[in-house]
Amino acid sequence: MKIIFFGTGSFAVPTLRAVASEVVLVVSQPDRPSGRKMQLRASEIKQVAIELGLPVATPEKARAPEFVDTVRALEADALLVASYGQILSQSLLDATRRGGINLHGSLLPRYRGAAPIQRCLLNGDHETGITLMQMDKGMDTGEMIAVSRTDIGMDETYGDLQARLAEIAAEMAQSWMPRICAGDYSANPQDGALATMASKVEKAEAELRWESDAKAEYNRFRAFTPSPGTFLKTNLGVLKILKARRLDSSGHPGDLLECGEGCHVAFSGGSLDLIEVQPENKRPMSARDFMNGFRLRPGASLR
RNA sequence: CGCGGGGUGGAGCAGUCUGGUAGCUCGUCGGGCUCAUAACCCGGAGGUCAUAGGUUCAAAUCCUAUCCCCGCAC
Repeated sequence: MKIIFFGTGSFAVPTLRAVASEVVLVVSQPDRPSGRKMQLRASEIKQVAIELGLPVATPEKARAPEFVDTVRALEADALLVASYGQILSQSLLDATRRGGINLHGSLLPRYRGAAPIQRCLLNGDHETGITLMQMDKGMDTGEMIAVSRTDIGMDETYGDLQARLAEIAAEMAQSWMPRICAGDYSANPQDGALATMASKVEKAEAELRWESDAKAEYNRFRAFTPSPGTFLKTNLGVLKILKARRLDSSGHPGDLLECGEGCHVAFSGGSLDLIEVQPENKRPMSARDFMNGFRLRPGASLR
């Protein structure tokens, strides 16, 4: 079995580790400047590939003819793709015996696109899963080979859920890739009428709003934690919310209801108990430290 | 050289502009009150004010350099 692995984000890491012994080349996004000093940084997958001693390619455009030739020359059985970040051209998909196999973080045809896990949390879904599919030239429109479902916990965040789905994806890859490479599998077309799109996340969407319903804002918190990280605009500056839970008290939106272990603040319909926060320019801290430092007392308004 | 904030008892902060006895909210320890408590009252311990130089009678505070942490943007 010869697999060419395409991946970039942490979602793909467990899968890469699971099939590493069959991987002849790891393809990832080029190093990009990022972080405070805009220094070049290798993708998580590239780092893991190096750790595992696997050859790595980071083409600027994977669909470039020269790169397609490189792939074809490897005479691999299949491309295994997870969280790669580039559209693969039909010519690239055709460059291996079984084409491109994708692990997608949703129950297709729902949540096609870039951010399926965040979108389903944002919508307050109770179930999701991984779909193993045969790629075609569309955006997550290929025929489905296998689906693995899982319930979403009430308090599960994007970080939690993604880690769990990543493990499920790894198990699916491990059990299905031998069959796929051998041609021993079937695929069923998606029902396009049921398709929805999960567009990528904008930073602005991660802002929690006082005037909104606490339940919806809690879903927002779960969907964008830990990345890109939810925040609240307060009269003390921008406050990142690292850990929170939902409560049902009511009050004037923005008012501090209670100073317990958490910083219990009112939203429009309900309330949230902020447990761990990070004020602007500060390091992460417990709500208790936050309230001590800013001398906050019940009745104060953060708005 | 992308923009910016910060390093003060164990924690989070004030004090720095306008040099002159180390402050606040907590935690911790001891004692008290209470049927009881994360509540309340009293008392104590704990800080070379990031580091190194400089100015000054005197530096947390002013000047210079270095190290470390963080927010935004990407």
